[in-house]
Amino acid sequence: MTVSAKDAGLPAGPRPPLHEEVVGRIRGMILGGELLGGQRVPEKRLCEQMAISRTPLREALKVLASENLLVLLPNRGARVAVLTTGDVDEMFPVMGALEGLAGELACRRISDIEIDEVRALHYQMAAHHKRRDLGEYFELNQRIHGKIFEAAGNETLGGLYAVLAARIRMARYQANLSHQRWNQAMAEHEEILEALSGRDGPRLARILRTHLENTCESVKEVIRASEAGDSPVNAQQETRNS
Amino acid sequence: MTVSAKDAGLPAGPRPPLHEEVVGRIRGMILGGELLGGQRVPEKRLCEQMAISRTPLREALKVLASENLLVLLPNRGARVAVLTTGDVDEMFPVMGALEGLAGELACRRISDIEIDEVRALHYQMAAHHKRRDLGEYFELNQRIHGKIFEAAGNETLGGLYAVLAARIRMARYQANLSHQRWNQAMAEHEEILEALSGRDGPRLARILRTHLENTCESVKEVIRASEAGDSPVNAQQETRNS
DNA sequence: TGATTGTATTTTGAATGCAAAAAGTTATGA
DNA sequence: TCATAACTTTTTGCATTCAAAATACAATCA
Repeated sequence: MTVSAKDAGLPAGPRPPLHEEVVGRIRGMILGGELLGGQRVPEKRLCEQMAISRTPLREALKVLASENLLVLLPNRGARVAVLTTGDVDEMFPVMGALEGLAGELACRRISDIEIDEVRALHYQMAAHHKRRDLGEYFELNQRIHGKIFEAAGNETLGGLYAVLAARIRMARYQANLSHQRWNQAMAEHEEILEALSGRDGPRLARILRTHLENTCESVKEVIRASEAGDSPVNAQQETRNS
Repeated sequence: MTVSAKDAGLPAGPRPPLHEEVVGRIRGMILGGELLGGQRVPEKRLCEQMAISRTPLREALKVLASENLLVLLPNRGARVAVLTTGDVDEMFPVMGALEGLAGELACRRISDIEIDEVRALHYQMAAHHKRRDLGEYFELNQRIHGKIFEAAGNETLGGLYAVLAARIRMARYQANLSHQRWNQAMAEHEEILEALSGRDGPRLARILRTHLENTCESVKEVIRASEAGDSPVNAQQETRNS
């Protein structure tokens, strides 16, 4: 073997392309509410913030635009996409189809260990729900749905889901969940866990669909509020037209 | 009005970004069989071929990679993605879910005029089938499925479909359709038209699903053949590892 | 005052330049 | 002959540069 000793410790490998890391970071900023819907994304600022040149940044912007997280306006830069109720109306049936499929596939292939993992996440989530910790609740909620897709063992499906889920998550920062809806969602999750434990594919698909429809309504509610202008933190634009 | 006469004629508008055009062109080259699965895509050659610099080209490559049409290997360039039977096994259930949804939505919203358009395309396709013109048949086939998604009136759905359909279409150049399957597919299309004309959503969804399952099998057949090495035109790699 | 035109500044789109990594080639030695 | 090593060429990743477009600002005139 011709490898020298120094690179034996950490495989290190060829370090990942810069643009990929940038895609991840900006996506995180959008999903984390650091960049709000409608906001402009000036290249210069991000460049110095991340200490990189414009080339990899611009490559990242193109990718994020293809994921519909950004909108690129020719010669006038990028803006964080704004989610309308119309978008949500479109996205949820699609999510329903994807989740339904994921549920059925997952029930066929999930292992006992994986079910236990979901169960663990579920009870953690329930605990956060009880003490009204919305942030942690969301986090666990995402991870549970992610686990279901993981168990489905279909990367194509998982990839599409990830892109759609990211888009929907943008709505989170347009406003927050009502308490009533939150309780209902938690109850629905009880059923999700049951169906998964019993490996009842059709039932899981049905519940996921219902869960999603309800989520859809609540997200739209929230967007409608922010569109009406009575949003709390919401920037929603930065367009200085009037 | 302050506009001068010279730009009154053609709206012209701000010409679209270069990278977008490049994305379209390369995608066309892949879907058109000009670039085959596994082949390397050297930046330099494409640059001079399209008479552009590397910057917009590289932006385009990133986008195409996010669509899974290309695979980017750090420091060793881009390759056209290769479709395996495993990929197809993954993609078809997803397509099934998307087409099923599209069929149901389309049946709810399609206008009489649109049905007539589909019918027209259908009979054109049937004519090409009768005279065994596979290329034109494929073209029309795509347009019919595209019409159904268009009629569904859900851009999110349509976008995901377009990306998946493009990936699957790559298999076309790994080999061709068997005559038997071709006849069967045509018969299935008769049923598709019937269900759509009758606006029978559930039936359309069911037929689309069956149609797709059969297509899946035939595509896998074809890939298996090319993987076995007995493919006709197929390059499939250019990796010079023995 | 207010609208409009002309000018300076910023920001974007795309090309070029440069260093690092990979691939290819030749030379050397068992 | 084959394998390895040294060197050359090519290709890639990223920074920088330059031109065009858009924006911000100021001056002019009704």
